[in-house]
Parts: sequence; C-alpha cells; structure tokens
Amino acid sequence: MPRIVDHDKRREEIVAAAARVISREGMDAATVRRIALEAGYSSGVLDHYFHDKDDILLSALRASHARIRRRVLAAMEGLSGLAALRVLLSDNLPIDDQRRDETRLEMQFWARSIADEALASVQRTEADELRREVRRRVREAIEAGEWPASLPAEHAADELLTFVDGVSVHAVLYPADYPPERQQAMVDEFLAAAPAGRELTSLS
Amino acid sequence: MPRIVDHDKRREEIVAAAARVISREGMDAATVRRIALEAGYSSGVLDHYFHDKDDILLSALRASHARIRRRVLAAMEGLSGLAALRVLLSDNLPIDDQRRDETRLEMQFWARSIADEALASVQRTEADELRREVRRRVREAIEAGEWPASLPAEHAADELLTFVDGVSVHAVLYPADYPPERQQAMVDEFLAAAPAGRELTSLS
Amino acid sequence: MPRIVDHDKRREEIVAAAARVISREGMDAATVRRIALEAGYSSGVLDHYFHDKDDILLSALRASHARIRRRVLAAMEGLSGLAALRVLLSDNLPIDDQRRDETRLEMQFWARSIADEALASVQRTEADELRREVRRRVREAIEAGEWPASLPAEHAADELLTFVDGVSVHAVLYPADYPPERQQAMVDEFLAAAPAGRELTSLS
Amino acid sequence: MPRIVDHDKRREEIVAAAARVISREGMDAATVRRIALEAGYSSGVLDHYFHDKDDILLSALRASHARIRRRVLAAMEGLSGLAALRVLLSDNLPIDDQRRDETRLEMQFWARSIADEALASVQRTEADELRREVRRRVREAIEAGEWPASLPAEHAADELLTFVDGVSVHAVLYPADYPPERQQAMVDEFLAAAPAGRELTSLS
DNA sequence: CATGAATGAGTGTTCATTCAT
DNA sequence: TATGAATGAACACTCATTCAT
Repeated sequence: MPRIVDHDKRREEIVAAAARVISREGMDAATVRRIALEAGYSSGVLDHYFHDKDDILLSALRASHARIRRRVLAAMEGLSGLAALRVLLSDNLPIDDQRRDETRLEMQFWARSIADEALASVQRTEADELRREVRRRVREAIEAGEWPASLPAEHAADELLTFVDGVSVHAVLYPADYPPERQQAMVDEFLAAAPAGRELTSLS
Repeated sequence: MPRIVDHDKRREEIVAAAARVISREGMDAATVRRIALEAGYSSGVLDHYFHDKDDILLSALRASHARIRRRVLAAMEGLSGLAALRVLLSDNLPIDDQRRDETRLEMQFWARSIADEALASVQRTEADELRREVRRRVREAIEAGEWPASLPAEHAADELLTFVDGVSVHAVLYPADYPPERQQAMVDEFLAAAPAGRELTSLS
Repeated sequence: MPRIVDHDKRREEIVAAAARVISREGMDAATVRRIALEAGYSSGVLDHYFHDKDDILLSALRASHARIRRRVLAAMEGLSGLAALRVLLSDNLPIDDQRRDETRLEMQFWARSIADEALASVQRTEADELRREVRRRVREAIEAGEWPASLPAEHAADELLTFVDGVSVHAVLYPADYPPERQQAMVDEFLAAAPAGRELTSLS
Repeated sequence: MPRIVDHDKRREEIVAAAARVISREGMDAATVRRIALEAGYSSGVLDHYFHDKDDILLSALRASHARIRRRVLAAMEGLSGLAALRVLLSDNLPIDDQRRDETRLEMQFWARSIADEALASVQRTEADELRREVRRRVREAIEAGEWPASLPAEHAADELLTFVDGVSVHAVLYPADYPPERQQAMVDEFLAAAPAGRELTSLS
C-alpha cells in the first residue's frame, strides 16, 4: 500500500510549507496559493489532502506542537527533576531560527484563537499537555529536594510557563533586546530564584 | 456654517469602534464595513476621517496605548517606588473587561507586527515608553531601599514586564485558569520575590 | 440684483476650474471634489450651481467653445477671405498653453462622445457652427479670386477642418514633433497648396 | 493533466472582448465586470490571465495595433511606392465596422494618454512604427518618380498621417457626413494633390 | 450661500473553493 | 494524483450625490 505512505508524506510536506509561510510572512500571507507554491505544488493540490483551508492551518499548528514535543522529549531523555525542567522550558524559547519560527507561529494562532472558540479549544488541549509535563518535573524536583515543597507544583508550573512565554513574546517582538543567551539566562535566573524567593513570599 | 460635528470626536468614536471589533472578534473580522457598522455609520464614512484602513487600525492601537497611559498615570498619582511599580504593572493585567479587551487588542497587533516591519517599529516605540517608566520606578525603589541595588534596573524592568506580559497572555488564552485575583497575586509574588531572589541568584 | 451677477460669476469660475482639471489631468481625474478644490471651494458648493456632474462637464465644453469663438471672432475683425480663413484655422491649433489645453479638453470630450449620444449631439451642433464659418470664408475667398471656384466650398471647408484637427491631434499627442511653428507651417502649406492642388485633382 | 485550455487563446478572447467594449461603449464602461461578461466569463477569471486591469487595456491597444499591422502588411503584398502608400493610409480609415471600432478604440486611448505618460510612451512607440513605414513608402514613391523629390519624405509622411487621422476623427465623430467613399476620396485627392501642390508651395 | 458630513453604489482586486481534465 | 481554469463572494477604496447646519 505505497500510496498511503505517499499521501501522508505529501500532507506533511504541505503542512510544513504552511507553517513556514505562517511564521515568516504572517497569517494573512498564508493563502492557499502561497502555501501550495511554498510546497512546490499548484493550488488545487490541497483539495486532495485537506478538507479546507482551516484544516491546513490547524494541521500546521498541531504539527508544530508535535515537533516540539518530539524534540523536547528526546532532549529530556535520561534527565529528571530540575535538570529536565530546565531543558523543557528552555526548549520553548525562540533561541534559534527554528524555535523562533515556532514561537511566531504560535503567536499567530494565539491571536486567531481569541476570536475562534474551536481553535481556542485546540490550543487549551495542547497547552494542557505541556502543563502536565512541567508539573510532573516540578514534582520530581520537589521529591529530589531541588525545589521547595512549600508551593503547590501546579502553581509553580504555571508561573514557570507564564514567564517562559513572556520571555518568548518579548524575544520575538524585540529580538535585538533579547539575544538567545539573555533569554536562557533569564529563565535560569528565574529557576534559581524560585526555590528561594517563593519560600519567602509564602511567609508574607 | 457646516453641519456641527466635532471632527476629532467622530474620529475617536470610530477608533473606539474599531478597537472593540478587533479585541472581541479579531483582526480578520475588523473589516471596514464591520467597523463602520459598529460605530453606527455606513462604510463610506471612514473616508472622511482616515486615510485608509491601516490608518484606522494604527489609530486604534495608539488610542489603546494612550488610554492605558492616562489611566495608569492617574493611578500612580502620589505614589513612587515599589508602590508605583505595583500599580503600573497591575494596570496592564487583563483583570476586567476593559483591560482584557486591551490585552486582546495588543495580542492581535503583536501577531500582525511579526510580518509587518512598519507596525513592529510603532510597537517598539510605544513599548519603550512603558519600559522607561518601569525602569524609573525600579530606580526609585532602589533609592528608597525597597529593592536590591545589586541588579541593574534595566534588566529588572525587562524581567517584570516580561512576566506581566506572560501572565496577560495566559490570562487571555486560558481565562478560566487565571481569574483576576490570581493574576494580581502572581504579580505581587513576583514583586515580593524579586528583591530576595535576585540577590541570591546574583551570587551564583 | 447683485446676487445674480455673483451667481453667474461663480458658475464661470467653477466651469473654468473644471476645464483646467479636464485638460491637464484628464477626464478621470475630473472628480467633483477635484474640480471644487481647483475652484477653491468645497465639494458641496457645486450643488448650488449645477444640476449634476454632467452639467458641469458639458458647461466646461461649451465654455471652451465660446471662448474660442470670442477669440477667433476678435482675431478675424477686419479680415475676410483667405486671410480670415488662415486666422480662423490657425486659432484652432494647439500653439500655446491655452490652445493646447483647449485641444486636450476637446479630445477628452471626443472620446466620451463616442459612447454618449447626447454629448455627441452637442458636439455636432457646436462643430457645425465652426464649419459654417469656414465655409463662409472659403466662399469669400472664391469671390475674391483667392481660391479656385472649381471645388465646392462645403467640401473644401471639411478638408481644411479635417487637416487642422489632424495636426492638432498629432501636436497634442507628440508635442516634441510638432512645435508651434511647424503646426502653423503645415496649415499654411495646406492653404497654399489647396488652390493649385485641388484644381489639378479636379481634372483627374 | 489539467483542463485543456489554450492559455494564449483565452487571453486573446478576453482582450478582444475588452476591445469591443472600449470601442463601442467607451473607456468608462470598460469595467472588469463588463469585459468579463462580454467575454462570457465571470469577473474573477481575469485574475488568471492578466496582472491587473491596466494590463488588459494595454493588451487591447497592442492587439488592435497588431491586427491592423497584419492586415495592412497583407494588403500591401506585392505593392510598392504610391500604390502601397495608398493602401497603407486607406487601411487606417474607419471605412467599415471593424476599422471604425479600431479608430474609436484608438481615440479612447488618445484621450487617456494625455494624462498618462506611461500610456503616452507606448502610443509614441507604436505610432513611430507606422510613421517609419509611411516614410519608407514615400521614399519608394520618390525613387519611382511618383512623388516630387523636393519635399523631405519625413515631412510628407507626417502630413499624410496627420490628414488621415484628421479624416478618421471626423468620420468617427460625424459618420453621417463622412461615408466610406468620401473618406477614401479625400485621401485619394490628398495623395494626388500632394505631388503637384507641394512642389508649388516649395517655391513660395 | 457654503460647508463638509454622510450615504451607498460601484470599482479593481484577491481569494477559497470546486472541478474537468 | 495533480493541474490550473473558473467561479462568485468579499474586500478596501472612491465617488457623485444629498442635505443639515
């Protein structure tokens, strides 16, 4: 059944092309024609692989998430606790071209999901997966004594993700002010400060 | 003697209508016709008050920023240092309908500015103004002994803004998880932890 | 009754402005707003002096014709026959800025009258007036022995007007190739050749 | 294997439709929608074959010129000198429906080119080609002794074209006064008179 | 009388979609 | 399967026109 393989591969090609266009030229530039051109096909070809344009866009979002997931799981291989947490969070920073494109893509979909409940729902589902993984790593860190037990892991996970996304947004919007090293340093500082700082705040 | 109409007021009405449409229905829904309808006019009226659609959109962005500026300056009246800083940062959180709309609007423009250098330039200019104010308040806090002198004010300001924007994004995307009180608590914790935590990290 | 005078004067001002816009920027640029601006008024003023835009345009055409008529009648004062004919024909050549503008205006209306029977009818009526005058002068020339009697004056008049319009069109379209002196020389040659040449052709 | 359509042929169809609309209903009536309808398609189809509306209009002008060129070259086959000249000039007269449409189209573009330097430039280039051909034929006539050598061929060519265009304009504007036979007779007379008449004028 | 606000139809253009080949 | 032709709706924008002041 070689046709099936080709079919999926073609889909992936087109989805990757869509992701490139969205992240580099913006959602408005991501027309069906432009995506097909980027993939090296003519516009009509999309008809064979996707139901409609929304299907392409959503597939591009999911594919981006899947790729990040694969990459970060591989990077955390053999690690746990704080070390795994650092890798997990750092991997979400726009510290190279690929990650910058991923962040840009994400931001395009954030904007769109604000007025599109179906998309927002997808986003929530996908975000929850990352959240669960961060929580798991925080709990590991607590168990390993690398992290204070005084704060709920759930809250700590949200704080960390929130900060990482904040850094990502700023780095994408103001790249001159947020070179990769600074992004990494900011996250590292945040991770280092958390155990000490949060303990103190829990007293107030 | 022409029809008595306050030209600037009419412009403001339309800009406000545009802002409402953008924040609630998204940038794609913000067509000229939709904006005119929201403002209570026919589509052609925009011709009298704006050069083109981009002029409307940019005006909406600037008006949103100006409104925030006015509000926060009034709220900081009589305050300085850490107290002013807290007000300044908290005012940017989407803790009520109005502020939520402002954040949504901002996020729409973030997405657009990624592929629009002219817009990105405007965003940078406006963001710098906020940044300068935050730095000024951090310096005041340092002088008042409310904040450790061990960290550059510039960096601290960026950390704070980064965190606030991270919280804002999450609160807009996942409102159920980030009720107003939690947003405020997160920022307060961050402010409280900073003096202690940062001092420690500076040793490492 | 001073108001009446003002009213007519204002009309003339606006009509003159319309003629300027049409001849210099073309019929497409001759919007109501543009004409009003050229006249130094706001767009709504036209409502008081004209029924609609077509009224303005047609008035501009008639005014141009009237102006030419006045000028050429004055120039022919005291002349008759061939001398009057030469002045009459030469005055229609685009040999200075004013006459060039008149020819340009005329050509704009020629184009429009092709698909506008009402306008075409006006054009025919106005053209006939000029034609009659040319015929009269040809007849005078014949009577004075300056022109061969062998050819009908009606036909000679059409030939002369046809040639003059041909020169005018070329001079407007290719001004570099048709400086004023050349235009005049061409018409003079044509006038000089006609008596001799036509006599000969009538033999063939 | 795509839908079998001759791309160039379709372009020509649409261009021909545009030419029909322009010549019969005028430039203002030549909207994209009207042209598409005339061609038997929906408005969007033009997107496949032309860059923009100006591309259609210019193509229509060029196609008209090319058609005339082809026709006149075929008609001059085997002829030279005065005989070729007569065919060349007569072919430009609006003596049948087709030629009348061509002249009307030309006049529409004349009007437009007055305020459109880009179009004027195209017109000049195309007109020069005709001019060169007329000059070549005049020179042939001079060499064959059919035409007086006393006048520069360049000037004679311009005189002839000028007269032909004058007749064409009048014939289009006042068709009742210029039936085909009369147009032809006028040009024939002009050609016959030229050798004799011009010789005389050159003495004065 | 003069202004310019307001309307809404019409324009060129872009685009997602469908589909014959 | 892949093409690109064809559709028609939607878009931003321009404009003649009307009219309250």
